Amino acid sequence: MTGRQTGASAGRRIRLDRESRRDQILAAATGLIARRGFWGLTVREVALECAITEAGVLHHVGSKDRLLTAVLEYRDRLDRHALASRLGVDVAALEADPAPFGLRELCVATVERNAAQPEIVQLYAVLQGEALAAEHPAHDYFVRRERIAMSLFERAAAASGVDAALRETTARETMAAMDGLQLRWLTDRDAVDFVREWERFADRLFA
Amino acid sequence: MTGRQTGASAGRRIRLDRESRRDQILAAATGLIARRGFWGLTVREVALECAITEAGVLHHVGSKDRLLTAVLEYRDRLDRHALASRLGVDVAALEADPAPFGLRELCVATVERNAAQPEIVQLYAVLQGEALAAEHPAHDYFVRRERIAMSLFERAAAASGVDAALRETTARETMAAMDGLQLRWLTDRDAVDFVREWERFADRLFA
DNA sequence: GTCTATAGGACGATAGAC
DNA sequence: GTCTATCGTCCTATAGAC
Repeated sequence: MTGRQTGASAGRRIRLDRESRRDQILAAATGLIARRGFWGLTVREVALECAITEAGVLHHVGSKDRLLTAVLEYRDRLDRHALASRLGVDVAALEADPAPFGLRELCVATVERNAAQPEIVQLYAVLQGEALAAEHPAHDYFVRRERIAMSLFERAAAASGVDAALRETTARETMAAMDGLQLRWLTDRDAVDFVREWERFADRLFA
Repeated sequence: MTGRQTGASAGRRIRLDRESRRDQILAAATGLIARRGFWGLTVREVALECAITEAGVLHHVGSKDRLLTAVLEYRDRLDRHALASRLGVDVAALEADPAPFGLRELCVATVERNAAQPEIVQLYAVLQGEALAAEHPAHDYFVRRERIAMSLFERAAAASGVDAALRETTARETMAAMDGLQLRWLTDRDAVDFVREWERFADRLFA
């Protein structure tokens, strides 16, 4: 249960109950989008899971499109913190150049974080597919995300001593390997030990 | 224009106009699903592209669900032939054990075939994401497809002399690498030369 | 902040005429 | 084989009461 607090003592950084209902909506939407995609999502389903009406949901997020945006922003914030934490650095360090971590460290941190939250990984896998089309409301987000990830992996490659001319390819190949293995894992979670298989794969890649 | 033919001379192997309308519907659906996914697809859009009514579309394919099944079966048939042809073998050879082709050959054939048909690749990428959920009408299809592909790559690995204990992992890693790179390519087709990047990646993988 | 009510469409599917 | 007409349902979103 979220603690109650009156308006007087509430700074910008304190979560009130108003925010907690919103968070509940975002959490419900996260799970539903992971299973049905954005085109398959209905506001009604979100409302049902939160035990309020459709009008209630729309009051908090504005529209179905803005709900998607809110979910992605929310996850981004959490995931950046989780990644930085696993790397043992500050969040700001994720943008530093040169990166204070190598390619292998970055991969391990990413894989371990993802292995711990299959639902979120599936959310991104489903949306990444849907958002390939330019008309999708999350298309621009995923183009941006790709650029940011490439930059991150290129800087990590640099920190690992990868030759400048090979950094882009190396970053892309590394991301491809992780994403591809991830997809295999999502398809049959029991058959694939994601972390273990990644370790083998990494040994081959970084030999 | 498809040639016309009367019923009398029509064996099972000859396409009539009735079939060509169906093919037109499947072609339209293929493009639309590639862009919007199955949940985003509407029968109305298919009808518009074929310049007939919704009732007309449903007359040919039965229902929206069966339309998806028909599209996937249709593509499967074409793609197996395209792959076998590039490998210089008969379609039946794709199931042979041991495979009459190695892992590297299989990869090159697959990548070159896929590079030539981005729309189809995107169709599978979008559906693969959507179909992760068990309720999706193509879920079972993709589970089956994964098993068939694994078997194919494992047999090719065997033909390449990969140790029996490593074949499963090798197959999975290889498929992961191709799929992952493919996704990068689909996200920004101009920035990634799929065939070229794959060659570099393969050199690293098969070193 | 949550509700009821409802607008205003779009949806998949079927029946039956031609 | 394609049409028109229609059913019943679902959809997002808004207006306004409480």
